[in-house]
Amino acid sequence: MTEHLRRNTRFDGTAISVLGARLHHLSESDREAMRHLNVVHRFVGRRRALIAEGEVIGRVRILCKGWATRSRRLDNERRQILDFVLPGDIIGLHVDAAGASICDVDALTACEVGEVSLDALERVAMQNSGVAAGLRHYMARQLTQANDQILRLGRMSAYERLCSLLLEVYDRQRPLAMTAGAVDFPITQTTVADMLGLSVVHVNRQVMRLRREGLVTLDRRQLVIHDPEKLAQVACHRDRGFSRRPSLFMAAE
Amino acid sequence: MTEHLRRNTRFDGTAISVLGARLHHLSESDREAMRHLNVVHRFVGRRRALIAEGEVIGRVRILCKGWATRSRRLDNERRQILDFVLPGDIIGLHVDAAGASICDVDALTACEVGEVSLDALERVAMQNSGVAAGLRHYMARQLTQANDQILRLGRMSAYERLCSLLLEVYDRQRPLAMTAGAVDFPITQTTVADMLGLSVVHVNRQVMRLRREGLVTLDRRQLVIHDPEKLAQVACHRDRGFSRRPSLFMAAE
DNA sequence: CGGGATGTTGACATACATCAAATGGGGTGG
DNA sequence: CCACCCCATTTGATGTATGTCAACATCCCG
Repeated sequence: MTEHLRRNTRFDGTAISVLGARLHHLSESDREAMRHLNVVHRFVGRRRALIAEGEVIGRVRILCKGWATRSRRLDNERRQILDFVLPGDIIGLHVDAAGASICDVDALTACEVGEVSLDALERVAMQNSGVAAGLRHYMARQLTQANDQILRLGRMSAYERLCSLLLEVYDRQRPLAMTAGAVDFPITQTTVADMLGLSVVHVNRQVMRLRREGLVTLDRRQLVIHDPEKLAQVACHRDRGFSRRPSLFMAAE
Repeated sequence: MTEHLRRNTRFDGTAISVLGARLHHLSESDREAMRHLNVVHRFVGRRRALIAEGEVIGRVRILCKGWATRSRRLDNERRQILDFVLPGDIIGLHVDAAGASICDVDALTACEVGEVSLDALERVAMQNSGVAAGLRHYMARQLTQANDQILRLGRMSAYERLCSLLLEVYDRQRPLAMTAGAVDFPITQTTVADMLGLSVVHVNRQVMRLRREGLVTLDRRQLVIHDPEKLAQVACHRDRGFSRRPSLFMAAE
């Protein structure tokens, strides 16, 4: 099941190594403990549901391959995508007090997920402080992403929202990106509309504008951002997580 | 459910008991362990900052008394309130990888907070599974609230947003509410506007409409919702967290 | 008792939604 | 390989929810 021979387990595609690549600061013993988790891999076709709202979640899923969306419906006409789920992300943490999922998770492309018992994962976290810290930071990052989305929807124009979203998709893939500049973008404009709380038609107009201005190249597969700085400026992204400022000047107190 | 909570130390006002009332399923030994935490209480006046964006957070604050907002600014003109912070909420969990706050937290009223070392809290959580579970559930609840906010901003009309927000404020206080129907509402319409991504003027129009329809009574101090069911229906709040459906029918699989 | 925040209302401006229709592309089946 | 169809993209014309500006009323708080 596990191939010990690979030194860098990052890209072997099993759920645990994909997740391990996402959680930072794991010690070797943390990783070792996680490798003992029992994982069931499963494949799900494009447009199929990974999790439906209300479903009780006993096992979390780690996305190994493909993209998914987390979304909620207001009624049959209106749905809102909460965020995109990329490889390494954990599916099934957004639950209510009873353990039922508060949102739908749907495969945007064909997906491979690894299922892990939530209890087992929590036990590993209790015994390995690095895993616990990793999961806490992961949750914090999810909260940050949700906040970014709130900012987009609450106070940005359509054009700014699009810039901000493209930048997020770009930045989330940078640590993994192989080909210079180009990142995956298996996303239809309808999907973007549901993400940004806009109509498809209006999304298209903003996409056209970005193209006319030569800032991006994108289709249903790939996204290239030609001028990330300009985009960040439009979207008021002061901090893009890579060129982090020292932040020591502003100490607490 | 609300009854047995009332028996313990919930209302003595110290940070730990206020927090303990918020975290569910704590055993007596969990509570005992938390009582050993070193807490420094502090008072902050209305409109003062509790935490500024970028500030490195070594000690989390537990809000004991008063209300606060978590917000982010796009520029000097535009700010977006992410959520309201009520007594029992933890301030300082929304941090980046470097431990710096990603948002401002400002006192909406005079506030009392209890400061606890983040490290110490994490140590207690590592040794008391109930505390760890409580904090995990707390984080999950924060994520749910963020998702509600995303839904409001992304796909609801101004009127629906207001109904949804009032209902959230109402529901978050129900477990504590003393006076029948009335809950605290120390919130100006300008604040509501910054929360809902609307202009003050437009918020006022929607408030006026709700009043005309006899659905609510509200001023800068109190909120009374006369017909919660109607409001929930308008805001498409299918699940308000109290009359939870069994949710066993929809098992995983 | 004043003065700066807050609330309220009307007139007008605009960003975005909606409707409609043409174009294009990628599977699928013949 | 073509024909077909469905889904996605693109563009224009028009409608509407919400923003902006302005004026006044009201409430706090010092």
